[in-house]
Amino acid sequence: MVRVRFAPSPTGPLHMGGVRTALYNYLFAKQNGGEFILRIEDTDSQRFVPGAEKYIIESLNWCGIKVDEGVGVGGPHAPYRQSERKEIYLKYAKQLVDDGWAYYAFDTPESLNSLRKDMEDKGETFAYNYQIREKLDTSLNPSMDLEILKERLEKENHWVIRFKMPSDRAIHMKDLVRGDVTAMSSTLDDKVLYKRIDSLPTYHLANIVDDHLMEITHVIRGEEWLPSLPLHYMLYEAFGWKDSMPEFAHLPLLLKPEGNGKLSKRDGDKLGFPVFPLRWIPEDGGDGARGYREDGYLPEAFVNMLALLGWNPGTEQEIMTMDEMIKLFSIEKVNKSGARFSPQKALWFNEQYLRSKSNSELAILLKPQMEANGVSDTDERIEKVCSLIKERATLVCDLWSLAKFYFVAPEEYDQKVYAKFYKNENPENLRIFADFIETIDDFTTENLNERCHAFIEEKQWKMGQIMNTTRLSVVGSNSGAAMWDIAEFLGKEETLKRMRAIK
RNA sequence: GGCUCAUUCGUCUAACGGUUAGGACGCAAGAUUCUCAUUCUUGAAAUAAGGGUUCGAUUCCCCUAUGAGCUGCCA
Repeated sequence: MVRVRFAPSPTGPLHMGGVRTALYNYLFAKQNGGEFILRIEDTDSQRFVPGAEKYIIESLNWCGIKVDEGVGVGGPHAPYRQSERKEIYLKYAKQLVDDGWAYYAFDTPESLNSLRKDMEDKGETFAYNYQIREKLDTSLNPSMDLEILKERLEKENHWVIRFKMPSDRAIHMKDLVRGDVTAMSSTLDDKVLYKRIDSLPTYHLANIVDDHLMEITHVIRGEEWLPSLPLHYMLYEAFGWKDSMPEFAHLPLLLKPEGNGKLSKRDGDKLGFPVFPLRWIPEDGGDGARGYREDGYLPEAFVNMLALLGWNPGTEQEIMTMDEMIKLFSIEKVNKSGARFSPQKALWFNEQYLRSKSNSELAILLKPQMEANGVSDTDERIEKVCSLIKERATLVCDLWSLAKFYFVAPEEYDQKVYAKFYKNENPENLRIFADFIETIDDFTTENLNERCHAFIEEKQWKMGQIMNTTRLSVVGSNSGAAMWDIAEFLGKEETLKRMRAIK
């Protein structure tokens, strides 16, 4: 049974890179008939942000990523919040110490910082590793006898447990995306596994212990974790869990649309597009951020766009439903290099999905916007409008601005269009045209088209001139569906009223 | 700086070692049209550089360059 987990840290809203990681995990799990587990890694009490966990769950929900087991759902391995599992980890950390794979360290953050700075000033690189651990304030220091150690462990509250990284191992790893990767343990340092100060493990310990306990079979996560993989391999070995170790896949990063570096939470508002699935409103009143949902994106489009950033099915198909993606996904086809996110392409995806919606589906999206503007009409008429505007909309929120003139007469007229088409004879011609239209009783698109064409020809008017003038009077600008479709929808009375209202 | 990973049109990407290096977004031109769109047609646009291996390299190897990630008692 394939079991994957998405394990975000509740340090703020989940950004789109995180959503993509969750998506790939989900696609992989579902393709293999497996389970998708949501675990919250809240082992950093300093960076905890209230509301973030709720936001993560709501985001997954909006994207159509269903959690089989985990926070918010429960399951046989509960609890799924690491802060609620804190008792578990010390035992495992101590086991590592007993087996000689880890040791206690009493250095204060301040002393380490100054040590680090001293070495850097001398042009050397500081690494907490096999070369210095016995010289520092650790249980490995020859001057630390067992009695003192015991006493200090009891009395002091700032010690940590560090992993004793071997000095001379070649660690061979396998990554489903990258193939074989090798690292020398001598270049690695002794990571902190457990912190006495808040009785919490660090990511590395909690992650390995929980993945083991929760019987995770595949770890699919961002490339930023690749440098930690050797440590994780060593931890599995140290615990004696190598046989049941999960497979790993490290996903390429999402890069900024322009400039350097990975897409970060800060980029969005600066560059003019959202980086979050949902709008984020911090509970403590800090700065909020835009979201794709509120900006008018459909979740199917958002998810489809994200899926193709770093993966493709190997065919030319780009538009895919979640079910199709589940069928087509393969981790071997995930790309190795980072993908620049393109806001343009995101818009294109949304357009495609908007156009594939039926008129009644679009009406459901349009209605709340109409209500917010104090306008109502029958379902049939709203659907008719949707059929006329759907080819013109990119975002859900475009619907109202495109639909407005079908329900409300223009209050002002686009001055640029006015200037472009204005001729002295226009007011008079428009009046004559209106009078003619008044004589037409069969007010249908076809009939209007036929009769008016004939009339314009007879008058020897220029088609573009009179039609655009009419359009300006009825619509207020030079956009919208075919003129007679609009007239048919508005009806004779309203059409004439608008034609005669313009000055 | 050190370690690790990567590199095909501007961007996302396709191509058993043999293709006129394909598609999509965007861009440009044209067609259609009463406008704006849509749609359709066409076009410009790439294998980072240099060495190998090979009859033949985008594909395998080396090196250089460039980019990215990590280098916390963050995840």
